[in-house]
Amino acid sequence: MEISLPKTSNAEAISRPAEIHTCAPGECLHEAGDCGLAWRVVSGAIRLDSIEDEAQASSFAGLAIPGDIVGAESLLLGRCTFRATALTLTELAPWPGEVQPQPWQVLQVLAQTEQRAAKTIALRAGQAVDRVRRLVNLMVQPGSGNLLAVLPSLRDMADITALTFETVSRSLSELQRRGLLEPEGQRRGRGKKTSRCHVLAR
Amino acid sequence: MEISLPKTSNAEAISRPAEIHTCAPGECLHEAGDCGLAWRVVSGAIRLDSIEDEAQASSFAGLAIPGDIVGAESLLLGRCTFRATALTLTELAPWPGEVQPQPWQVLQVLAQTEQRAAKTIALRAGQAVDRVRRLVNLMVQPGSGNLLAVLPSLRDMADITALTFETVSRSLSELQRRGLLEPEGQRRGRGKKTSRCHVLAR
DNA sequence: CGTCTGCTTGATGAGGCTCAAGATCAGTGG
DNA sequence: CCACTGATCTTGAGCCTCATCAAGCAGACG
Repeated sequence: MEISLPKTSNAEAISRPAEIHTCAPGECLHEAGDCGLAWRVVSGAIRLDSIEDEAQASSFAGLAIPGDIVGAESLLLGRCTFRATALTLTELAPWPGEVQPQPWQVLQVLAQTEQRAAKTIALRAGQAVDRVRRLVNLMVQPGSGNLLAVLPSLRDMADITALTFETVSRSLSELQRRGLLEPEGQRRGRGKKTSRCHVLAR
Repeated sequence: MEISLPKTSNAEAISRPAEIHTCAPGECLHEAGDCGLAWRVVSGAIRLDSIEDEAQASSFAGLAIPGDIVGAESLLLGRCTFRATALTLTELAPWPGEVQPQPWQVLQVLAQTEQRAAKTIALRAGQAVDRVRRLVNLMVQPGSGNLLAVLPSLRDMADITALTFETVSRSLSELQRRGLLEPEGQRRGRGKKTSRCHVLAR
């Protein structure tokens, strides 16, 4: 049971391009503890990390894809709980439009957040190939009729699925071998990279 | 950074014992799709499951421990998204006290939910013994000075940690062998069981 | 060009899954 | 009162998936 955002929200944000914030892959939207703002993911994907130890050790804490809200807790606490990093090229719109969100709006975000958390938890169970497949399906661009998925780096996918990046690489090759995935373009090279692929079967 | 609930909330609920609802281990608070209410966990623990397929296949979707809210989405959607089942003997108080929750209250629940989701996600990474140890630490009764933990059944712990119940059993034995855990009472027998153990070192 | 970063692939071993047998305890019915 | 059933937990043996270590490749950048 997916939560459908009111149809005005996306269109409204897109009609105010000046307020759209863009994050490149690997770019940090805000650190944990920052006095940040809340954003709605318009396109792309964001990973959240919690800083546990004093030794700056961080661990994957959550995923945000189009429609999700990032940093809503800063409206209450004044600071962000997690570090937010862009997994792919990501567009963000400020949230909420008004100064104070309405209760039903926050409830909606809460419902969506629980749904996303459930999916994220599910990404860490089962065989490696299945986990990667489910993650790739999550990364499919909404509205792309031909099911184009923009994939994060192997390390990010490994953190999300609780696998190693070698296993993720092998899983992607396996999916390709099975004819479920068709890569588009290259992924190698220096700097934070994302790759694209066509999902041939969900 | 833990979210501390306002100190009135717990005391308020406990001072209205007539409204406290109790769930035995294994008991279902509400099914997915039910027209349920929202509850705050006072003591014990709740597991959430999402029903994915039409074949009634369900998968672990989340955890709620004292202080967390279960079923808040029903205030918006009218029905519950997940099935909620008690892992141990659980006390629940209706939420919110008033008819309509205030925005800051929902934001607080949202922040707490994100925190819990991050912890739950972390329970599915790392070596088996560490996962089980972290789960046991989560199950420690708040306020119990001697760190008494009430553990769910092996199957529930296996679902939560994405291990098998055999591996969970072996991990608990290993923790006991290392002197980190001291069991209290028996766990075998018919029906839904919970066991108690003393956590000797966090 | 060298370096750096990220991706691919191989070899090897260990950790956890699977299957299996037995133990323990609570109900149930005779 | 006791055998039986049903449910959970424990432990063992063997195998398989995946982590680990390693080497090499491809592209970006100075």
